[in-house]
Amino acid sequence: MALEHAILVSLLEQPGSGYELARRFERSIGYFWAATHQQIYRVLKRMESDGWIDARAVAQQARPDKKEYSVAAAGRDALSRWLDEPIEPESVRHELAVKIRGAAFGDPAALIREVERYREAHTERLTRYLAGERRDFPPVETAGAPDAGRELQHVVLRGGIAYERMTLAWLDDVLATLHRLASRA
Amino acid sequence: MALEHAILVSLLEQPGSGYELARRFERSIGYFWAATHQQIYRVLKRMESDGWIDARAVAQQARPDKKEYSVAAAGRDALSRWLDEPIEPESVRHELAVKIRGAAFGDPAALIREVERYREAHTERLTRYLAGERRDFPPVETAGAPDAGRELQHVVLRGGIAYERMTLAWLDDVLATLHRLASRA
DNA sequence: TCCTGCTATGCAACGAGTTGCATGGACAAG
DNA sequence: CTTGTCCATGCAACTCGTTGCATAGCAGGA
Repeated sequence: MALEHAILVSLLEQPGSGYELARRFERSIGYFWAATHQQIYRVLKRMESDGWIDARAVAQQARPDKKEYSVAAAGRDALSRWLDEPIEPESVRHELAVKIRGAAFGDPAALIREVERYREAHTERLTRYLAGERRDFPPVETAGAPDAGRELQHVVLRGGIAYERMTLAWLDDVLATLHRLASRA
Repeated sequence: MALEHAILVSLLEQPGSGYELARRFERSIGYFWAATHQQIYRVLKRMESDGWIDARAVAQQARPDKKEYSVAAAGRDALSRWLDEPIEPESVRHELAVKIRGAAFGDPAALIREVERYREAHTERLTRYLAGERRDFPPVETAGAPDAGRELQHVVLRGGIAYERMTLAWLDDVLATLHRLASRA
């Protein structure tokens, strides 16, 4: 239900085409709200016909034309209304936790390998986030006080970093537990 | 795609009816895999017709009959096969993060109130987790070494606790940032 | 006594998300 | 000169998840 609103935020931060939005969802926005290009194109179409956004055809050299979208007044209103709605608790969906509890009825050694792979993926993600932080949010002394939008982007990124660090620590706990159980058997 | 498998794990830990499963999903399992009773009943029906689970009618006094499900051999096989599949990265969906970035284009004061409400909900959840931990996982000295299934349940719960603690710390960061921006304006 | 809430199961309709496929030009590497 | 990757948009079919509603008996409190 919030994909529209995520798109509005992204377009307010910077107008762009469906394709560009899809790439942003792979990078920054997608870190906390995933979406494929299919979803994005479909929703953009609906948003345009609802008058939330305006499209503008942009010709380019050496690549296909694109439709650049920007937020219309009705879109800003819709976003404000949504921002005032209460936040409902996120519905979690953590496949690994299901698998861990399932390991009591399967092969724990196989799970250890999977958890290690998974851990590497999260290490990589943390590295990526930290690189993004260094790139986009330099220390105040060198860059001066950032504007509100950047501050908010930064605090969201800090959340991602905290999440990855917590996850890595937990995965170490999981691995230690699995090893303990394996050696006991 | 993993709801079936979450149900299999839960039924292996303890057979039960659709209704009972729905309540477990509100409590322990639901902490990392949410599901409503509608979903559960529908999937149970499919699983039964696929021969993954067996149903048994159970008459009760002073309440409606129920269908108690238990895992069949084919279900155990399906679970093993699924456990051996690689884990795909979770797709995140964090509404609050979208709203925080949206706050640059809306009313930050309203967001502060919302974040505070949200923070309380997480405090409550952490309290609930910790109470569950004290209840279900007493220290080894008093209870002796737990079996593998319980150890695995415990490490998953520790993950939930770590998640809530991390979230609370981050929400404090968010609130501090929002206050800083509000006082600056 | 009436109303609320719990146990227990389910249908129907809708909305959101996924997967597979299609098109087509530009450019770089082998 | 062919293969692969990037840009850019889109349809169709499908599965999954959500919301609203329905039934129905029993228990407990106002």
